[in-house]
Amino acid sequence: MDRTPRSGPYICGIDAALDVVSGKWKGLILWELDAHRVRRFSELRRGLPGVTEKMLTQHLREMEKDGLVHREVYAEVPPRVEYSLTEHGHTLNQALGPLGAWGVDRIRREGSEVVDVPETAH
Amino acid sequence: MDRTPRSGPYICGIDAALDVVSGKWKGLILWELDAHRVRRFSELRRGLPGVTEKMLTQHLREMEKDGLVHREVYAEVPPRVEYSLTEHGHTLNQALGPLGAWGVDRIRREGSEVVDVPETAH
DNA sequence: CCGTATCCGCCCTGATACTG
DNA sequence: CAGTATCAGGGCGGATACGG
Repeated sequence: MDRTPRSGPYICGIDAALDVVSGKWKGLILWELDAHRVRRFSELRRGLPGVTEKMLTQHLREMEKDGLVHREVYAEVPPRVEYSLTEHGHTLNQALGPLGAWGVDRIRREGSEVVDVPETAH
Repeated sequence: MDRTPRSGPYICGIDAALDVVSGKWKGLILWELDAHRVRRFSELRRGLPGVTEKMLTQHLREMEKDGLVHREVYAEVPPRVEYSLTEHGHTLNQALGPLGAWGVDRIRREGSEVVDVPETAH
Protein backbone atom coordinates (compact mmCIF):
# COMPACT_ATOMS: atom_id res chain seq x y z
CA MET A 1 0.00 0.00 0.00
CA ASP A 2 2.66 2.43 1.03
CA ARG A 3 5.27 3.63 -1.33
CA THR A 4 8.41 1.63 -1.14
CA PRO A 5 10.80 3.39 1.22
CA ARG A 6 13.88 4.72 -0.45
CA SER A 7 16.53 2.09 -0.73
CA GLY A 8 19.11 4.12 1.13
CA PRO A 9 19.78 7.50 2.67
CA TYR A 10 19.48 10.60 0.55
CA ILE A 11 22.61 11.70 -1.21
CA CYS A 12 21.62 15.33 -1.66
CA GLY A 13 18.65 17.67 -1.62
CA ILE A 14 17.79 16.95 -5.24
CA ASP A 15 17.35 13.31 -4.30
CA ALA A 16 15.01 14.18 -1.45
CA ALA A 17 12.94 16.43 -3.69
CA LEU A 18 12.79 14.07 -6.65
CA ASP A 19 11.73 11.29 -4.31
CA VAL A 20 8.60 13.28 -3.61
CA VAL A 21 7.69 14.42 -7.13
CA SER A 22 8.58 11.21 -8.95
CA GLY A 23 5.35 9.74 -10.11
CA LYS A 24 3.68 10.13 -13.42
CA TRP A 25 1.03 12.63 -12.32
CA LYS A 26 2.46 14.37 -9.27
CA GLY A 27 3.79 17.41 -11.05
CA LEU A 28 0.44 17.99 -12.65
CA ILE A 29 -1.47 17.38 -9.40
CA LEU A 30 0.72 19.98 -7.74
CA TRP A 31 0.04 22.42 -10.52
CA GLU A 32 -3.73 21.79 -10.51
CA LEU A 33 -3.99 22.27 -6.78
CA ASP A 34 -1.86 25.38 -6.86
CA ALA A 35 -3.90 26.90 -9.64
CA HIS A 36 -7.33 26.17 -8.15
CA ARG A 37 -6.45 26.22 -4.44
CA VAL A 38 -9.03 23.48 -3.76
CA ARG A 39 -10.11 20.57 -5.93
CA ARG A 40 -12.45 17.67 -5.46
CA PHE A 41 -11.48 14.15 -6.46
CA SER A 42 -13.60 14.16 -9.59
CA GLU A 43 -12.30 17.58 -10.57
CA LEU A 44 -8.75 16.38 -10.34
CA ARG A 45 -9.62 13.32 -12.37
CA ARG A 46 -11.04 15.49 -15.11
CA GLY A 47 -7.98 17.72 -14.96
CA LEU A 48 -5.62 14.79 -15.49
CA PRO A 49 -6.70 13.21 -18.76
CA GLY A 50 -5.89 9.52 -18.79
CA VAL A 51 -5.29 9.01 -15.10
CA THR A 52 -6.97 6.02 -13.48
CA GLU A 53 -8.77 6.25 -10.15
CA LYS A 54 -6.24 3.95 -8.61
CA MET A 55 -3.23 6.01 -9.63
CA LEU A 56 -4.87 9.27 -8.65
CA THR A 57 -5.76 7.92 -5.21
CA GLN A 58 -2.33 6.37 -4.79
CA HIS A 59 -0.49 9.55 -5.70
CA LEU A 60 -2.72 11.70 -3.51
CA ARG A 61 -2.16 9.40 -0.54
CA GLU A 62 1.61 9.49 -1.00
CA MET A 63 1.61 13.24 -1.32
CA GLU A 64 -0.54 13.50 1.78
CA LYS A 65 1.88 11.29 3.65
CA ASP A 66 4.75 13.41 2.39
CA GLY A 67 3.06 16.49 3.79
CA LEU A 68 2.39 18.14 0.43
CA VAL A 69 -1.37 17.74 0.23
CA HIS A 70 -4.19 18.23 2.71
CA ARG A 71 -7.25 15.99 2.48
CA GLU A 72 -10.52 17.26 3.89
CA VAL A 73 -13.44 14.84 4.12
CA TYR A 74 -16.98 16.11 4.53
CA ALA A 75 -19.50 13.69 6.03
CA GLU A 76 -22.20 14.37 3.51
CA VAL A 77 -24.38 12.51 1.07
CA PRO A 78 -23.17 12.35 -1.59
CA PRO A 79 -19.65 12.25 -0.13
CA ARG A 80 -17.34 15.17 -0.74
CA VAL A 81 -13.56 15.24 -0.41
CA GLU A 82 -11.48 18.31 -1.06
CA TYR A 83 -7.77 18.39 -1.71
CA SER A 84 -5.51 21.36 -1.30
CA LEU A 85 -1.80 22.11 -0.99
CA THR A 86 -0.11 22.42 2.36
CA GLU A 87 2.48 25.10 2.93
CA HIS A 88 5.22 22.60 2.04
CA GLY A 89 3.34 21.64 -1.12
CA HIS A 90 3.14 25.27 -2.10
CA THR A 91 6.83 25.95 -1.54
CA LEU A 92 7.67 22.81 -3.49
CA ASN A 93 5.60 24.09 -6.36
CA GLN A 94 7.46 27.38 -6.18
CA ALA A 95 10.75 25.50 -6.26
CA LEU A 96 9.58 23.64 -9.36
CA GLY A 97 9.01 26.89 -11.25
CA PRO A 98 12.48 27.21 -12.79
CA LEU A 99 12.47 23.51 -13.68
CA GLY A 100 9.16 23.89 -15.45
CA ALA A 101 10.49 26.86 -17.39
CA TRP A 102 13.53 24.82 -18.41
CA GLY A 103 11.20 22.03 -19.52
CA VAL A 104 9.20 24.40 -21.66
CA ASP A 105 12.41 25.50 -23.34
CA ARG A 106 13.35 21.88 -23.92
CA ILE A 107 9.99 21.19 -25.52
CA ARG A 108 10.40 24.19 -27.80
CA ARG A 109 13.93 23.11 -28.72
CA GLU A 110 12.92 19.60 -29.64
CA GLY A 111 9.52 20.40 -31.07
CA SER A 112 8.08 17.61 -28.93
CA GLU A 113 4.40 17.00 -28.99
CA VAL A 114 2.64 18.72 -26.14
CA VAL A 115 -0.87 18.63 -24.81
CA ASP A 116 -0.78 21.78 -22.76
CA VAL A 117 1.91 24.16 -21.61
CA PRO A 118 0.72 26.05 -18.58
CA GLU A 119 2.21 29.43 -17.87
CA THR A 120 4.82 29.30 -15.16
CA ALA A 121 3.32 32.35 -13.48
CA HIS A 122 -0.22 31.33 -12.84
CA MET B 1 19.61 0.10 -25.20
CA ASP B 2 17.74 3.33 -25.51
CA ARG B 3 15.55 4.65 -22.81
CA THR B 4 11.96 3.84 -23.37
CA PRO B 5 10.32 6.73 -25.18
CA ARG B 6 7.73 8.56 -23.14
CA SER B 7 4.36 6.93 -23.46
CA GLY B 8 2.63 10.08 -24.62
CA PRO B 9 3.12 13.76 -25.28
CA TYR B 10 4.31 15.99 -22.48
CA ILE B 11 1.62 17.57 -20.39
CA CYS B 12 3.68 20.47 -19.13
CA GLY B 13 7.24 21.72 -18.73
CA ILE B 14 7.68 19.90 -15.43
CA ASP B 15 7.01 16.65 -17.23
CA ALA B 16 9.59 17.39 -19.88
CA ALA B 17 12.18 18.27 -17.25
CA LEU B 18 11.47 15.35 -14.95
CA ASP B 19 11.70 13.02 -17.93
CA VAL B 20 15.33 14.02 -18.24
CA VAL B 21 16.39 13.96 -14.59
CA SER B 22 14.48 10.86 -13.57
CA GLY B 23 17.03 8.20 -12.91
CA LYS B 24 18.58 7.26 -9.66
CA TRP B 25 21.93 8.96 -10.22
CA LYS B 26 21.26 11.74 -12.70
CA GLY B 27 20.88 14.52 -10.19
CA LEU B 28 24.17 13.61 -8.63
CA ILE B 29 25.91 13.24 -11.98
CA LEU B 30 24.73 16.71 -12.89
CA TRP B 31 26.01 18.07 -9.62
CA GLU B 32 29.39 16.31 -9.91
CA LEU B 33 29.95 17.58 -13.43
CA ASP B 34 28.89 21.09 -12.53
CA ALA B 35 31.17 21.19 -9.50
CA HIS B 36 34.27 19.81 -11.25
CA ARG B 37 33.62 21.03 -14.81
CA VAL B 38 35.26 17.87 -16.19
CA ARG B 39 35.29 14.34 -14.84
CA ARG B 40 36.63 11.04 -16.08
CA PHE B 41 34.56 7.88 -15.95
CA SER B 42 36.43 6.47 -12.99
CA GLU B 43 36.22 9.77 -11.13
CA LEU B 44 32.47 9.81 -11.53
CA ARG B 45 32.27 6.24 -10.35
CA ARG B 46 34.15 7.13 -7.21
CA GLY B 47 31.95 10.16 -6.71
CA LEU B 48 28.78 8.07 -6.84
CA PRO B 49 29.18 5.49 -4.10
CA GLY B 50 27.24 2.36 -4.93
CA VAL B 51 26.68 2.97 -8.62
CA THR B 52 27.42 0.09 -10.97
CA GLU B 53 29.32 0.57 -14.20
CA LYS B 54 26.25 -0.41 -16.15
CA MET B 55 24.03 2.22 -14.56
CA LEU B 56 26.66 4.92 -14.78
CA THR B 57 27.21 4.24 -18.47
CA GLN B 58 23.49 4.00 -19.14
CA HIS B 59 22.71 7.28 -17.42
CA LEU B 60 25.58 9.07 -19.10
CA ARG B 61 24.48 7.83 -22.51
CA GLU B 62 20.92 8.98 -21.93
CA MET B 63 22.07 12.36 -20.70
CA GLU B 64 24.32 12.67 -23.74
CA LYS B 65 21.41 11.84 -26.01
CA ASP B 66 19.29 14.40 -24.16
CA GLY B 67 21.93 17.03 -24.82
CA LEU B 68 22.94 17.52 -21.20
CA VAL B 69 26.37 15.93 -21.23
CA HIS B 70 29.32 16.11 -23.57
CA ARG B 71 31.52 13.04 -23.98
CA GLU B 72 35.08 13.50 -25.15
CA VAL B 73 37.13 10.44 -26.05
CA TYR B 74 40.90 10.60 -26.23
CA ALA B 75 42.59 7.95 -28.36
CA GLU B 76 45.31 7.17 -25.86
CA VAL B 77 46.73 4.22 -24.02
CA PRO B 78 45.39 3.80 -21.45
CA PRO B 79 42.07 5.13 -22.76
CA ARG B 80 40.72 8.38 -21.38
CA VAL B 81 37.17 9.67 -21.56
CA GLU B 82 36.10 12.98 -20.14
CA TYR B 83 32.57 14.08 -19.36
CA SER B 84 31.35 17.62 -18.99
CA LEU B 85 28.08 19.53 -19.00
CA THR B 86 26.73 21.15 -22.12
CA GLU B 87 25.11 24.55 -21.93
CA HIS B 88 21.72 22.91 -21.59
CA GLY B 89 23.03 20.68 -18.83
CA HIS B 90 24.34 23.72 -17.01
CA THR B 91 21.06 25.63 -17.27
CA LEU B 92 19.20 22.53 -16.09
CA ASN B 93 21.45 22.38 -13.08
CA GLN B 94 20.71 26.02 -12.38
CA ALA B 95 16.99 25.30 -12.65
CA LEU B 96 17.40 22.47 -10.13
CA GLY B 97 18.88 24.80 -7.55
CA PRO B 98 15.62 25.81 -5.83
CA LEU B 99 14.44 22.21 -5.88
CA GLY B 100 17.63 21.08 -4.21
CA ALA B 101 17.23 23.74 -1.55
CA TRP B 102 13.68 22.58 -0.92
CA GLY B 103 14.94 19.02 -0.62
CA VAL B 104 17.54 20.04 1.95
CA ASP B 105 14.76 21.66 3.98
CA ARG B 106 12.72 18.51 3.71
CA ILE B 107 15.61 16.41 4.96
CA ARG B 108 16.06 18.75 7.90
CA ARG B 109 12.33 18.66 8.68
CA GLU B 110 12.15 14.90 8.69
CA GLY B 111 15.54 14.21 10.14
CA SER B 112 16.13 11.72 7.35
CA GLU B 113 19.41 9.96 7.13
CA VAL B 114 21.73 11.66 4.71
CA VAL B 115 25.07 10.79 3.28
CA ASP B 116 26.07 14.20 2.08
CA VAL B 117 24.29 17.50 1.64
CA PRO B 118 26.23 19.60 -0.82
CA GLU B 119 25.91 23.35 -0.63
CA THR B 120 23.60 24.73 -3.26
CA ALA B 121 26.07 27.45 -4.09
CA HIS B 122 29.16 25.57 -5.01
C1' DC C 1 40.85 2.26 -18.07
C1' DC C 2 36.38 2.14 -19.98
C1' DG C 3 33.18 0.06 -20.87
C1' DT C 4 29.33 -4.44 -22.91
C1' DA C 5 26.45 -8.43 -22.40
C1' DT C 6 23.31 -11.15 -19.99
C1' DC C 7 20.18 -12.41 -16.54
C1' DC C 8 16.93 -11.32 -12.93
C1' DG C 9 13.71 -9.43 -9.27
C1' DC C 10 10.82 -5.85 -8.03
C1' DC C 11 8.19 -1.88 -8.22
C1' DC C 12 5.42 1.13 -10.98
C1' DT C 13 1.72 1.59 -13.69
C1' DG C 14 -2.57 0.35 -15.68
C1' DA C 15 -7.13 -2.39 -16.67
C1' DT C 16 -10.97 -4.08 -14.73
C1' DA C 17 -14.37 -5.03 -11.39
C1' DC C 18 -16.52 -3.99 -7.18
C1' DT C 19 -18.16 -1.05 -2.74
C1' DG C 20 -19.95 2.54 1.02
C1' DC D 1 -19.14 10.67 -5.46
C1' DA D 2 -15.06 8.67 -3.94
C1' DG D 3 -12.87 5.38 -3.59
C1' DT D 4 -10.84 -0.27 -2.82
C1' DA D 5 -9.40 -5.01 -4.62
C1' DT D 6 -7.18 -7.82 -7.68
C1' DC D 7 -4.45 -9.23 -11.54
C1' DA D 8 -0.95 -8.49 -15.02
C1' DG D 9 2.87 -6.43 -17.92
C1' DG D 10 7.04 -4.03 -18.53
C1' DG D 11 10.66 -1.04 -17.46
C1' DC D 12 14.29 0.19 -14.16
C1' DG D 13 17.86 -0.84 -11.41
C1' DG D 14 21.28 -4.20 -9.93
C1' DA D 15 24.72 -8.41 -9.89
C1' DT D 16 27.88 -10.66 -12.37
C1' DA D 17 30.88 -11.92 -16.07
C1' DC D 18 33.37 -10.67 -20.13
C1' DG D 19 35.78 -7.52 -23.93
C1' DG D 20 38.79 -3.62 -26.43
